[in-house]
Amino acid sequence: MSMRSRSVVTIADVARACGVGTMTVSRVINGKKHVSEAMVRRVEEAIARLNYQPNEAARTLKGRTSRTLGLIVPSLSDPFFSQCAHAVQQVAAEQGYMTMLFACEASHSVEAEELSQMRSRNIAGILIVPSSENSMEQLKELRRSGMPVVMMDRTIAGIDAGEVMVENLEGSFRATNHLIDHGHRRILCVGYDREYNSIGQRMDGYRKAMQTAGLQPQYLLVKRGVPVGPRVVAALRAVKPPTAIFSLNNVTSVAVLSALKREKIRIPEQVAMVGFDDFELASLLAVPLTAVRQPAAELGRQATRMLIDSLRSGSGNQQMSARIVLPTELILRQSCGCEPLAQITPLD
Amino acid sequence: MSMRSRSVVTIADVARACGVGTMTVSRVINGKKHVSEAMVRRVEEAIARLNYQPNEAARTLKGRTSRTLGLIVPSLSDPFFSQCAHAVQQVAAEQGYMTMLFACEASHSVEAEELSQMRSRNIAGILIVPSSENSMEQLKELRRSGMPVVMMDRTIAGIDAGEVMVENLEGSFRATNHLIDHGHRRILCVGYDREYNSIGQRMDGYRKAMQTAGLQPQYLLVKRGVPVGPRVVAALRAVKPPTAIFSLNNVTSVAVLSALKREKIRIPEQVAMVGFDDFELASLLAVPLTAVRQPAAELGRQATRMLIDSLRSGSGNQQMSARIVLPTELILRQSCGCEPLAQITPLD
DNA sequence: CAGGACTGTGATATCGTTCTCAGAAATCAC
DNA sequence: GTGATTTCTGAGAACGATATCACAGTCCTG
Repeated sequence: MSMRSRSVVTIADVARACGVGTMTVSRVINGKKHVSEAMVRRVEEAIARLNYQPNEAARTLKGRTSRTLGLIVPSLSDPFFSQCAHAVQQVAAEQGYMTMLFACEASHSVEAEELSQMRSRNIAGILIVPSSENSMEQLKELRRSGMPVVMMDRTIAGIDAGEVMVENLEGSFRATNHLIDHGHRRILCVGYDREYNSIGQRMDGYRKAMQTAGLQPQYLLVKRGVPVGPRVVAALRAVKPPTAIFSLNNVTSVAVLSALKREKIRIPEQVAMVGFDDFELASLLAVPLTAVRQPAAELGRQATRMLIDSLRSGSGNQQMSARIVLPTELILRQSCGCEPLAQITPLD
Repeated sequence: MSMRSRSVVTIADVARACGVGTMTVSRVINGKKHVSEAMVRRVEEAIARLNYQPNEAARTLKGRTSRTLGLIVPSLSDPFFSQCAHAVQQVAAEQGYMTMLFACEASHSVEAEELSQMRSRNIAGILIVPSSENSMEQLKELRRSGMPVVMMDRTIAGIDAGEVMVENLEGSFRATNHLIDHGHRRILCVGYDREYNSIGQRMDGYRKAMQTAGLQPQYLLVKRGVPVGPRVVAALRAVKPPTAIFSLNNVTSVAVLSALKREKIRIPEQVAMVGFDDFELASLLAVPLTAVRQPAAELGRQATRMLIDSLRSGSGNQQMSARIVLPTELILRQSCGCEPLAQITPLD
């Protein structure tokens, strides 16, 4: 009846086929010593012939590492995260690890749920772009129980985990200075209110540049979900409107561009603009956007290496305090009013 | 020494805490019958108090379903796939399934590797946007061994699996007709050469429209990796150049737009354009792109439901022959030369 | 050549859960 | 009241892999 026949080949089948014990086969699979050359070949031949694949659930249960990393990002639609995720998967695969990728879509409850799944799934280690301070408890607890964790792009205070960040402050500082150097005095900083610390760092960079130049910082911060476009338009209609906008991230940049287009406000003539976080299509927009480029792939790679290193070095709690900060790059395009320096890069 | 203390709570701990056997706890966890009301409460209280979480590896090993779906997409950077993946994860989570997401980045060997991992990981079922005919063997074999499979967006011949597709032919037919209706006679069809059947269907739709109008189809097909932009530019410099371009997908659309921009060829004045596959920023481009929108999220949702249904109905081999085809929508913007019908949608 | 160290191999216990079966108590049928 | 069913419960055997231990041999080393 049920075609659910146990057609799966087990280690015992292989052992039987070779006329040896299961331990010998196990040793061959794991590349351990104490197996004769001839035996290795014999077993490998049988494995290939029977198309045997070790049952991961059994291996995991027995206590060995699950060879699986958990990767939690806020969203997959943001190219920054998808690039990052791709890099993680690539490096992990090279090192023999699988990746379980989760997108919590900025939902705290989803993130908590996913984190709680991590333990029951015997995940070897966690790479996370934390969405909310709320998940702190879950993460702390996992960390306490010895789970290696590396935070990417953002950090949560009070968690002793690896960190791979970008130079948010420096990037914002440079971007803001660029606007100042081009004569702008009233620069509006637009973004989501301190959702996480990297946004705070970007705000700090902006503020530092403004104050250094003796200018008054000016913020338009909203909660995520509140339409920011109309607010910006309103700000531009005020007396003494800002002559430039510094957008704290990708999502707000697009929202602002969309609103400005709708209202037929010209960039950079009526208002100049620089955004934090570059994206592929930025150069093909109606007004190519000057933006701070983050090394998304590099961030993913470094974070994964850090995690795997700490996995390899036993339950290396000490190693986890590592911290890497990657540089950013200001990509000049037309939205800030100065001619682009570089040629348009072909997207082919 | 090693902080790797077995701090993990097992079902035996819970049982001991309640003074019952493990089977009783197991029954409570799985919501089975034959447990008294009072006992259920007692056990649930203990589970909560001890923060017990069942070990998935053990459950999986014992033969129960792993409650995990494998999702294989060609790439995460393509918004079509990331939207689709997101929808899959959402529906799966609602139904109590986890998702293992893999991006094979169009590499056949990676795809094969990932497929082979599926079995050893006791994946319950597979959702795949197949990249290559090469993976056919792997997939066929999995299918033979009773693994439920649903193919999304593309199909591979000779595999008896569920299919969720979009109306490629109809969408292309309509898009091409739109150009024809606006007076275009020489329309160039640009894309990657028949990589998979959905591209073939799009080409068929284009051809059907052209032939119906008594026009000569004209193709510019390259292999993935070959820069298509310069070829298009060259084609436009020929005598009797095409007056419109129909791009078979997202990636070629962007490549073409980029090349046209580089060469300062104006759209739609010098050449009109329609692309298959819409994307978020299409409306903010220098020339907002008219495109065939595919219901990416709906595709993911339907596919996931189909897979889970077949999982629930036992090893329902019959059910797997199901096939769903979703409609597309032509989004009119300026690149095709006619005014956009709709207002610009706010991106906030 | 005796004692130690290393190599090659297999029996057996074990990981945490669920399945099978069996027993005890309660309920029902007549 | 006796037998049959149903409810509630637990002991023990899996699931498939690996760690541990045990036991031959083999190779040194003095």
